[in-house]
Amino acid sequence: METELEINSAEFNGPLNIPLTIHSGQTSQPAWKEENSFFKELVSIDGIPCLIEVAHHANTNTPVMVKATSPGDISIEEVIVNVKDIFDLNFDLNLFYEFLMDDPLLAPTIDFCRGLRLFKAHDPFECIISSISSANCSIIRWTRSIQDMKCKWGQSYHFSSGNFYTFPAPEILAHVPEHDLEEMQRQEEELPKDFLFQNNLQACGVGYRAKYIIRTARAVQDWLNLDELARMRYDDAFHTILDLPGVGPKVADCILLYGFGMGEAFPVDVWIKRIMEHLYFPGEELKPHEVREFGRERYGKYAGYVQLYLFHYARKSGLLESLRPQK
DNA sequence: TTCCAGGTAGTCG
DNA sequence: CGACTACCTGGA
Repeated sequence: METELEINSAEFNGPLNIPLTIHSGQTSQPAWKEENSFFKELVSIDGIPCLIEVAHHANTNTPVMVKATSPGDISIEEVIVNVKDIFDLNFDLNLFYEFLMDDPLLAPTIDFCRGLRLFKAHDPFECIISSISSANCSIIRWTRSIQDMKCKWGQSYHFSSGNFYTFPAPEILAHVPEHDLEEMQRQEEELPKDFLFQNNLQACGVGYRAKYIIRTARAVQDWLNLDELARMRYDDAFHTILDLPGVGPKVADCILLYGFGMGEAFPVDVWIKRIMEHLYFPGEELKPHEVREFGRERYGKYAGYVQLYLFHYARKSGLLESLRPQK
């Protein structure tokens, strides 16, 4: 199956900036591969692999161009539903901007972020592992780790624009060696002294998070049903996934926001904490959980989008740099 | 070369 | 509960 289609701008509400969305560092997944103005990724639709390619002129009324290629049969409607979901096209950005305009502290974010949307996970399990890998870690580092896991243990599919990999299923990651030593101990025969062990999680650069990733994969096999999680109320879902190793409040909110589209989530990292203190509590210091409660109370169902907009605004406006503690 | 960023888990009060 | 620190790795 190979098809090309368009999503007309009348079919989604408000502006759209796909490159900005893809490169904004959301922990749903690494940035998609970019090649002659198309962004490409292999997604699974009803279990069938499908290469999706999208292109769009930012914040114009031109349609989103979509190409889909699959060894199986996938309907145009299914492709459209998936693209709309991943780029959150059903979310009414104009309405959100009206909300931002009502708060003088938030209104300035609009000009820096026009068309920025949630970049939602096409694979919720990948989002869980991405979010765990992102804790205490730079964007470059965790995205590289996720790519490594896909190359080592994902299923490979060849397309004219290259090889693409699925993210490995929980059953696979649950049984991967944690580090060099464990990989070595599993070897049957003698190996040369200079043999490089690379088929283990720590070789992906995840450091001490390797054991969290393996134990989380086992939890998803054993007791955490992701379909049930998706149907839970936000608060129940939050407390449920706090039981996953490597998942604290910040990572839990990233998972629920980017992986499951729960807009009430308000992930508080050190930067959002500094930004919120600067804007709403100048001269004061708050606990991270106080910032989270304040954000959820004040922004409600828009909390996740506000977090996204505040962070990007602060980065682009130079506010972030000015909030960096100097020694 | 050392130093440091950055959330969570674990420990101690 | 709150406060404090170790944890890996890559980049400055």
